Amino acid sequence: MTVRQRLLDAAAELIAERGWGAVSTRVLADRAGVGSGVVHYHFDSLQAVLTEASLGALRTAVDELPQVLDSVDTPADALAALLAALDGHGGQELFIETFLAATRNDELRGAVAEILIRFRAVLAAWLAERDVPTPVETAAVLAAAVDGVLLHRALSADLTREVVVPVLGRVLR
Amino acid sequence: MTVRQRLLDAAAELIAERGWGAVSTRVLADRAGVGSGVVHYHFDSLQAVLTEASLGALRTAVDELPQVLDSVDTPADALAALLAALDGHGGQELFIETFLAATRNDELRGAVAEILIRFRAVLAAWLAERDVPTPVETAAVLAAAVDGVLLHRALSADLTREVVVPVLGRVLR
DNA sequence: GAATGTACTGGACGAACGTCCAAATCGCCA
DNA sequence: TGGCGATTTGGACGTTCGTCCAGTACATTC
Repeated sequence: MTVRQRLLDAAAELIAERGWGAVSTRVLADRAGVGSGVVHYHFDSLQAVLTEASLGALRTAVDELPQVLDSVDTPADALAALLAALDGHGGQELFIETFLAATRNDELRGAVAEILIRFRAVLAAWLAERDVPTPVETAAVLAAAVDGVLLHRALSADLTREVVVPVLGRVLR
Repeated sequence: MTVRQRLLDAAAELIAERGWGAVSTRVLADRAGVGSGVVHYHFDSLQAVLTEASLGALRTAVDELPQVLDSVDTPADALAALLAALDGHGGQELFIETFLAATRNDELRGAVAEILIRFRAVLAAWLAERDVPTPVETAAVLAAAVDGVLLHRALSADLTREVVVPVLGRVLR
């Protein structure tokens, strides 16, 4: 793996671990196993690394969404698969941190909003095929609800799949 | 208002505006209109200000929840009131930032978890009175979903009450 | 083997950070 | 008025920050 990619992977890890505002050039270089100067050799700024890393993780997650959804049939299984898929990507904190950072950076906001639109579109198409009412609106709310569940789950371990799926499943009828 | 309270108010504002990790002693003192040294006269550390400010905002929101819920009758109105109430408290970003900070600080995590339990309990009691099935689980998921909606709404203005309430309302039947 | 260009190192730079503290200021009681 | 404790100030401290850059290492080309 190239040094550039190692930096991006390390950035995604550190955003989730420490928060967007607490990732520094030196810990980033350390985690990637390179000298501290290499960050500004491959990227214009620290913010550029964080932005590219977080957007890459989001895009990967959305790109994998169709095959995740198509591997299940029932809405309940889809919900469970959705939660598991987003949970797996280096911790839910990365997505939440990126959303929050996007509210404070116009360039990032536009990119995240675009990815979110694609996420909703894929989800809405799957819902429409299964005759869920108002698939577009349902997809938008469901995407938000799943993010909220991931956030709360970080603090409250009892928000398990067994609790979430039956309740959120009512949205899909 | 005391200087101490002005510092707490300024801290809540700045956490929402800049993020937990980007609030410094100097901008905090500036926003409160005091000298930079006064922060460590009233508080042990910068983290102590942020912690007390964010927990105070959370507790206030939960304390106001019963009267918010009791002022409406239908589940749809309750959802709308819930969204509006949490939205009003100096921006939804404060709550999300606090949740994320709590995942990285054990003392904060315990306090936030306790407040979340109270929030769920109040909501569950209201749901039980209206014969919503599995009120405890529904309250837990609904609290998470509302937080997620607030987060997504910051990036996507089309997640209006008119879209959210009908979809999330299906959870309450 | 010399030259060239890419990739990387480690340290320098000024700025901003959290924390602390001596001095200045305030309100209040003797 | 004088004195005292509580409050506030602005700056000092050592550290860490983002960024930059002279120098090194290495592969590739003549």
